[in-house]
Amino acid sequence: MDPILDPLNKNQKIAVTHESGPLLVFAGAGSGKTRTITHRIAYLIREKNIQPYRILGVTFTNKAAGEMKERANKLVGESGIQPELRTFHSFGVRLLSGEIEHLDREKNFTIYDDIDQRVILKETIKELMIDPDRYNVRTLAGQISSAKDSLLDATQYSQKKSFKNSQKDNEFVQIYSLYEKKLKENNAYDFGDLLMVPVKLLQANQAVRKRWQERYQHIMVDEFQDTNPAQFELARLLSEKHRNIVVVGDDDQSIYSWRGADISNILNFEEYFPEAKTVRLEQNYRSTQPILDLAHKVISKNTRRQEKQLWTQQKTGKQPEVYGARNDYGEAEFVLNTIRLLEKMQNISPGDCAVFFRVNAQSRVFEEVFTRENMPYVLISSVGFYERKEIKDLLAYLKLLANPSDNNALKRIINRPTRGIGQKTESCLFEYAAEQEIGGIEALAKIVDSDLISSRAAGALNNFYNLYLKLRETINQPPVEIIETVLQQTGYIETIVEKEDRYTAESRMENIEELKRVAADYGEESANPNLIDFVEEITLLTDLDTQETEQSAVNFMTLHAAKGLEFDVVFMVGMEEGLLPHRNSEFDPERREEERRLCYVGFTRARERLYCCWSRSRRLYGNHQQNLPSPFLKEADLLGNNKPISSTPKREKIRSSKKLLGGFKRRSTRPTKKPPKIELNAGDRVKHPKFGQGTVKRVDRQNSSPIALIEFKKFGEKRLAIAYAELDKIN
DNA sequence: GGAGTCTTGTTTTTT
DNA sequence: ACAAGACTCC
Repeated sequence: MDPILDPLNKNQKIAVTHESGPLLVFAGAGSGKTRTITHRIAYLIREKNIQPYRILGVTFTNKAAGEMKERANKLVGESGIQPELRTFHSFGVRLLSGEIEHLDREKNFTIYDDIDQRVILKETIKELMIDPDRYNVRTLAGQISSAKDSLLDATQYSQKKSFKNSQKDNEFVQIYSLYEKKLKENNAYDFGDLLMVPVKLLQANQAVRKRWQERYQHIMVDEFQDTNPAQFELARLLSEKHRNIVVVGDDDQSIYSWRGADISNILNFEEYFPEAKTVRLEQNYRSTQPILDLAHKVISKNTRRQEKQLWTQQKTGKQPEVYGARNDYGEAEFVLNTIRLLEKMQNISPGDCAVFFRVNAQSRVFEEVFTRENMPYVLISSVGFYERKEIKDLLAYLKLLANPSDNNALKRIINRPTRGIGQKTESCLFEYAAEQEIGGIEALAKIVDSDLISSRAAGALNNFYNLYLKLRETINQPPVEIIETVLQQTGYIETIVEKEDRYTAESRMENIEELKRVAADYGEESANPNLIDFVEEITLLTDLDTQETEQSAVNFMTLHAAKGLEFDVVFMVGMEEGLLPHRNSEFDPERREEERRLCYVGFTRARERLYCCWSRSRRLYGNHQQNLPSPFLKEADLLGNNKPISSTPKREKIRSSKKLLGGFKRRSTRPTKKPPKIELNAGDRVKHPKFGQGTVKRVDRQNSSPIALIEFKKFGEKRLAIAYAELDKIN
């Protein structure tokens, strides 16, 4: 019995044992893609005696990289040296720090995320005295990222895009180059740089190129259909010497073109690697045949694809169903009722069910309905944790400690929590730094002794400088402890409690706890825990990497977030013309095909049951819309000719269930402002965050939102809306 | 520095 | 509809 080869089917085996040269693996949904990659790694190490560190596997997410590591380890056994399994970006970081001597950065460079990028761009525009109204910072940031993803410099990019008027072209080049200069001054790279700079370096420097090309005898790229030009070029350059590159992907699941991914990379792979062999993995181990058939009906309408057809041994199964709802609430209620029914009749747990949206905004109604009906759910979302204010603040402290040149971090926290360093003082400091051509921290040390600022400002700055020095002393401690010290020394928590309302404060504190937990985990897992690595790791981490689906809660997510996951029961909701396919793809056939792929990704997540829902009317972004069913439903033969639109199960009146399934959890929340309702009556004693203790004199319920007249000990009588005031009952 | 008001932009967001 | 940011005023 061979644990590496025996569990594989014929084509998987071909891919795993492929000797040398480029190989393109078309791995359909659920065809055992990860298994193939990990078994190949194990095969190379065990059978071909390849040194693990000479194998490079690149993925897109930390989650995927982690999963591969784990599964490969199981097969090979945890020997000391591991194969290199990384995300593209973390590989980029590794290469950059290894070759830092060839670059104009210090080894402890900071990585700027999208938000940092926007902050820098705002500054840039201001400095160039360009009217900010002429640019949307988001768009601009997107353009710069997209230029970097395509390995184009400012001029090339603006020519290609042809902004039509040369003034804008000029300005764009100006903005771009000042932005680049600022990154350098801050000793920082942005996400785009993590791919582009390694490519440029490999192209320009023969010795470096040789070193890295020599190193990797075998390279594997996961989700190849989503590579952008920079990623493609990086993979190509690295594999140039040994030419052992195996790319695995599925053109039908290419859904990130708007992020620069180029489906041609996989479709035209043989053009770039003429000697490439191709293998197709078409046996599916996930879904039933009816689901696969449905998915195929839809995806086969695409023109830009490689024909392949998934099949499974699971020939029988439930037919997918459609439900046309009257409105968005009806849609959510249908989903909820169906889940209840499945739970009761089929013993299916809500945790095995998932609801997929096209846009995040769709989740709202579902959250409302599920909360009201006590059905537990988790919103799996990718925006959140690392973008939250308190997390960004704490990270800024860490970034500054790791890289004192990071003025961006310094600006963020210099007066947070507030410590009397106002705008005036701040700009004074940074103007001085610019004049002297020194970093912000250095300027800080010097300006206190100059006569450029008032004594009060100098005092405040001096205090901050001392704080900084004190924190500096901790930089060799484990990151958790650094965070702890930062919290203590800055009084961060106290400020939150004092300044924010109770619910926001609570949520912020939970987030801080979560960050500490991440730091503690890092401390335990890393061989050599240190601040710089921790900051790097955490900037490259996203919510999607850490969030887990939940046992007893229905999973809500966008179709993009669903890629790579699978569920027993899938609800595709909002299957309407204009939503899926999204209206922005209306006149663009290529984008329309991507919408179809998105639909395909959704369908193929389902193991056993698939429900497609649409709604004749819905409210989105504040206006009512009337909708037609998605053309994809027609393509799937799910719309009968003139049959009534609704199908089983019948819509039933929602009964409030007594059973509380462990309460509902909403994990990916921003701090919520809405307090839970409390009941107040005359005579109750209450506490208010600002006004302190008081007694309720009377309650006026004539309004839609009841008003309480409260006599506060220190502030006298106040009329407060119960629903909005942060009131706590006390005894 | 904070509170209140106005403006803007809402597809998806692997890093 | 609704939230985040910018802007304004004390």
